[in-house]
Amino acid sequence: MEKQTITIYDVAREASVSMATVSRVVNGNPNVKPATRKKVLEVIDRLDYRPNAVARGLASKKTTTVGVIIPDVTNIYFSSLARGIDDVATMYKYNIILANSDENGQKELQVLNTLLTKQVDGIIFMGNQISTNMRSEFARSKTPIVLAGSVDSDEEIASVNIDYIAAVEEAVSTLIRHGNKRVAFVTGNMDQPINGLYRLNGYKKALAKAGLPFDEKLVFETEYSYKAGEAIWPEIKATDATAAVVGDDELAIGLLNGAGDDNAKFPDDFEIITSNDSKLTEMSRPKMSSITQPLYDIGAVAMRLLTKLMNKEEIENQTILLPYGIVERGTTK
Amino acid sequence: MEKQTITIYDVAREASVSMATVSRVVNGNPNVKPATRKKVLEVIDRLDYRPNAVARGLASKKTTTVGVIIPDVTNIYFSSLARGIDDVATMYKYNIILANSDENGQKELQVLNTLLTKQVDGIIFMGNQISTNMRSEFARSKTPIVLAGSVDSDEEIASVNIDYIAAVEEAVSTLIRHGNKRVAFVTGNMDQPINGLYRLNGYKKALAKAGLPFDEKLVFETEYSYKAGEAIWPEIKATDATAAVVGDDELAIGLLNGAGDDNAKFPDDFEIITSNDSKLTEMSRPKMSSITQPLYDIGAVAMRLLTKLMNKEEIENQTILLPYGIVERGTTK
DNA sequence: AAAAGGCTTTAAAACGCTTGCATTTGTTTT
DNA sequence: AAAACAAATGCAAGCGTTTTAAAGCCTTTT
Repeated sequence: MEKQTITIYDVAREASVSMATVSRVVNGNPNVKPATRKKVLEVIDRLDYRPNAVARGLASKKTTTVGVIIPDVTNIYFSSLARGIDDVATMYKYNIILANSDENGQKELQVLNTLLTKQVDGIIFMGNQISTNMRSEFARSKTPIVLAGSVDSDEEIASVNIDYIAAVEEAVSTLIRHGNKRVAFVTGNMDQPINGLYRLNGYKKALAKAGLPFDEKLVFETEYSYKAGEAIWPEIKATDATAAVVGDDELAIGLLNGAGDDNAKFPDDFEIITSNDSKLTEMSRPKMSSITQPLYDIGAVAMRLLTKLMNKEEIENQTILLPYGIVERGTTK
Repeated sequence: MEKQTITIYDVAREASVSMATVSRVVNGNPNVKPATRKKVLEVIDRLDYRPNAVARGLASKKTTTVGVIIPDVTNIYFSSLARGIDDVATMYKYNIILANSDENGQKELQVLNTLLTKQVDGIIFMGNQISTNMRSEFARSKTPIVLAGSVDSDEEIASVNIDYIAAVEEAVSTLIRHGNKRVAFVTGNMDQPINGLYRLNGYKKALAKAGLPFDEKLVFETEYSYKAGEAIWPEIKATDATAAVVGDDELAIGLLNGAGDDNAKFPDDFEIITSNDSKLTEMSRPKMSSITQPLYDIGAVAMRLLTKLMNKEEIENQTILLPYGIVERGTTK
């Protein structure tokens, strides 16, 4: 009643060749006479042999699996990236170990360690706060890492993003051009560089360019969730803001619906531009105007970059910015 | 410039004990004198030793990773399950290899094979069409498998779901009770047992119970997507249906918005009950009435069940049905 | 104080594969 | 036909752990 697994040794015996030869044909090594290859292949087929990837990993020191640290799969922004990652991973014969971190430094560290323990060949990290702990772990391990849709303000780590500063600046400028003098900026944790540094800078730049004053009171920091969006509407309403740029789509829909349920009319009473152009933006009524970004591609390109890193290829530029845009739909005039 | 990894052997040498002893302390084996344990632990800490999970896997024939086959992470229904899966996997010290299949039999088979090759300890499968190929692979491999939110009409494979028949029956009955004589049934691929068998049966049962005739024309088969929902509204409108039960939330929102954009008023002109109660249902306006099901828990319970299977524990009932309900929100009277 | 046991600890054999090097076989040259 | 060289194949040493059987080391017993 044992596992009774078929090993490379069995194949070798049945085909009367050495393990090395079997290994070669399995790995597509060209140094095998066609006839032998055929013979071996037949035995493999007959015995239904499946190479053991674990043993392979131990011998070759390559696991062909990469770790993916994601804040929450349930968030459409991240899952869109994840899809891109998985697709190109598959394309390059890698598998993905997916681990949710909730952007919790503790969990991130924990997860990173077990990933390293599992000898992943590379890591894709999503999450906008890179603690010094993480940073030093990254540095210590020789495992290649790339950030996807996540910013490293030091630009030490390879990453793929859009130009958040420019994108937000353009979004805010659009709103200002529409006649809004008071534009709210609502996003997540401002301790995260993507918010407190990049997006906020874009916001300020647009204001400055239009000669408008920066007002602390128009900056709203909350969490990326639908509920948070609904909850923050009253606060925004209490100001004289007539428009908002929002850092997350779920948050934006929450805000939109919160306002709508409060009888605000879009885009006449209020305008919104959200940030991620996930499929949610087309599901709301009115549909949401948004900064567009190629979510799937960000994941895909990140993974592609990682393959190069794992392959020790020379990289020209490891801080990649993909193109963004602005689509105006129902929440802007 | 080499990898310069620290192995169990280094630790053993430094602590002047054997590898076996180090292995024991690492694995929490109680047969180690406290003094030795302490000594070893100190060395481990000093050398910053990290056990190599691959070598461990080879020696122990356990990888502490499970494979998760998912149609598409980007679909909120499945990602909700995935989150539940990952959380309890983590709880039990397992990692997840996540692979998208697009419910494509070819890819599923392919993925299943690489998962098996990687020696996963178990598999969670999401997908509603279990081809005979898959079924035989499942049977052949000794690797435990459980279906999450996916039905096996033969009940051969362990699974966790809700009672789709009863749920749909209740949903349709609710609509009938509201005065609808003509209720449309719109869902995905009818070749999938969950649709063509379970849900359809529930639909028919409700009709029969109310003495209403079953009309082929009120059954709409399409795909699970927002676009498909928008696209199918005209067809539904062309019938005399005044309500619909929909098999997927994205599809339902598409339908809702398609109808809304066509000036249909909910719930007066038309009623909808959707099936998954994902967070999308609260994002639409009006909010969608829905069958409720504990998505996260389905994943969580499936993973828990899998741990038992992997642990060779005796299972009382391997076809688990979790409770469902009906919430009436804005799309029903 | 020798015999019995119970803990600890060690030695070494797996685990299933890759890979550098040696060897054999086959093909050209001369 | 021998010498050279190239192509195929085989050998065997790892890869870093776990694990079983055996050996040591202490206490207890008697």
